[in-house]
Amino acid sequence: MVTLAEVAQHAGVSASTVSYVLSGKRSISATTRQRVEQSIRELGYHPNAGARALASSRSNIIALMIPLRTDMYVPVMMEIAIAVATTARTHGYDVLLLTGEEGPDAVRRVTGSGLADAMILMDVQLDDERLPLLRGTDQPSVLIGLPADTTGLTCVDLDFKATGALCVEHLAMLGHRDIAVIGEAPAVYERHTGFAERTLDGLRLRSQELGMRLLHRPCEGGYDAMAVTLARILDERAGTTGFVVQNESAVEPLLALLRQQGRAVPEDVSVVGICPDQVATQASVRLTSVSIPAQEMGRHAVEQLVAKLDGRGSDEVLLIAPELTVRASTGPAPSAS
Amino acid sequence: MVTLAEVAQHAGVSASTVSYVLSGKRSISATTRQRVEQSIRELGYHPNAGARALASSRSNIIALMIPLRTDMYVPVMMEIAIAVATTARTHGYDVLLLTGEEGPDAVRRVTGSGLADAMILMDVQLDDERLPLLRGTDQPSVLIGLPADTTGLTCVDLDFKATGALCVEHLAMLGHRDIAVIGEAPAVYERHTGFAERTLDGLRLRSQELGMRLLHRPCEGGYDAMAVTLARILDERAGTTGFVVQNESAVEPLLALLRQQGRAVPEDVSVVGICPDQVATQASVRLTSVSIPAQEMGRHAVEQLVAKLDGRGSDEVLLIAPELTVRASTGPAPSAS
DNA sequence: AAAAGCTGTCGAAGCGCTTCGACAACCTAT
DNA sequence: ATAGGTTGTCGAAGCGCTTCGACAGCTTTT
Repeated sequence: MVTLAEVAQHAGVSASTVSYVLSGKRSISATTRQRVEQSIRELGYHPNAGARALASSRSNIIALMIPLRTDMYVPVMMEIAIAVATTARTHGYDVLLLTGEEGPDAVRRVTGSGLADAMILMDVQLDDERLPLLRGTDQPSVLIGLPADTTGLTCVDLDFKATGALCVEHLAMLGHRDIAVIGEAPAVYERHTGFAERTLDGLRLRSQELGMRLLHRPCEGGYDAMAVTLARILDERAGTTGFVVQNESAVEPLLALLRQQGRAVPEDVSVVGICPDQVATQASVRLTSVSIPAQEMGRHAVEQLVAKLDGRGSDEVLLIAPELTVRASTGPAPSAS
Repeated sequence: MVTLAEVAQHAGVSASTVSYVLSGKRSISATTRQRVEQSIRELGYHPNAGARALASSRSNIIALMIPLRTDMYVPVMMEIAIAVATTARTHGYDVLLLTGEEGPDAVRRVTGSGLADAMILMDVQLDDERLPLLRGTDQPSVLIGLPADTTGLTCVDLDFKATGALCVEHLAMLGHRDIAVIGEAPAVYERHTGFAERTLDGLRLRSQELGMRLLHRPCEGGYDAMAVTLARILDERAGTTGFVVQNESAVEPLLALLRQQGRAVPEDVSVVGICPDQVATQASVRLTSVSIPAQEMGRHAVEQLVAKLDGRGSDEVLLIAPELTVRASTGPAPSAS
């Protein structure tokens, strides 16, 4: 294994000079720099991460806590994780993958051991038990998702309340009056996941403002669960002509069931999705949808974190404005045509 | 920040004693141990990861390289990643998440810097450019997936050849003679991804042995692509009664299209999936399938790696035997009924 | 021409831990 | 009782790097 000292010797300079060439923290003459860089290349030198971390108290690692459960939005999680990893690399950081399994202990462990310089938390509950720890440490962190109380925290998320409102507005504009929301699995609401509740808030508020009738039903996803849910919705409100779906794995089943029942999309009923673009475009009817900007969220989270680590940046809540893309699944309400 | 020395002082012992209590590498009297553990708890001590790595040349980190692209099997990747992370934790390791982006350089970087003690590579190509590097280092590694030449490597994967054979056998047993395979996206075959080609080998070989006719068509997935692919298959072999699908995002479209064309599943045609159980059970027809044992693969990979790091373990190829679960999408061939 | 300021380099200290050899203190066998 | 083991603890060295202060050799200002 090649060390700093060996590079220094090879280049005929002191170890500290090599270090300064590497970090750029002091000016180095062009000739020396070149000689050192040459030696580094020739010897195939890689700085030792542990030694570096010890001496500088900086690990250059960002911890990413992803949810353990895979009951929702797996592709979105993955996309965020990948965006985090690649963005982090462009800033010279690596990413440590933590699962929610350890819970708050993981935060303690990582903070205490200096394993990571900062952390990103996904799948934040409205009243997340990890939050007090984050507030109590000076280690920078960013949440992807929004807890109930954001004081002293930095958060990045899609503006789900506006998303809900946007979906309602789109359907309202098309003349729909009776709307049903196919939500996430009941468990998601039970554990008070922010995005689900905020979406619902937005949906409810805006539909009330616009004088529409809204029915919300959680749904496990999958064909069978969707069949039950749909039957109950139509039983209760036969005149429902607009659907908002916030559950990837309910999209295709819903479309299939509607087709099967002879309800044409978008002629008889309109469907708006809240899902990644990939799901929307690969569905059997190209879905009008508000996309989940997974990449953007991951990228922003890292950039916020890097800014904090550099002493810039501050505690802010960044809500990404939703964008609704009209595709083939929404059209004028039958009564309005 | 609490250090080893502070704990030692608090407990009235030397630093090395505390270290030995922590590592268990030398015997310590019960009373001393208790005193030290008490101090550790009282002071809230966490060993510094960098210092530990430097002194012991062990980072207790396993690097996991996941593919950058998200054109296939995202949930499977995620499930593997989570299984790797949780299993690693039970053995005292953390997981560093690398994307394929950096390519071979990532291997060099991690190996050279001592950032990780070992690595797990996913999405291995038959002739992967990272393999020479792995062979040339003494850092343990495990591949999830199978390259063309496995000498000097440790691999874990589903036995996709047997999987292909198993699918064919199941359909053969039911009397099907004309089979079509809906494969992964063309790009997957073009970059010679092992599992896709091996599945195909298994399918071809066994169908030939059983005197069946096999048609293989790559498919991008999604409704539109599937529609085109299906039309071409039925055009070429109108008598096709059995389908094998190895593309998650083609499953539901295929079922929808068949239904639409008045072909009943499983009465007229049978469909076998090669996909995670979740996909199989959530489809509109509960799918007979060979499941992808994502968790098992991740777990095995870590356990192999830990064994190697402990000086046990060896270079082996572990092929997990496929298991076919019969559900509602396969039945006797029409002509055979 | 002396004082003051840059620039580029070096030496040394030290980050917090592991680990090796040393060695008291005690316990067995002869 | 003495040699030979054990057991439990300690001190010190050192892992490879960063960083601070020092300073030689210049250049600029007075």
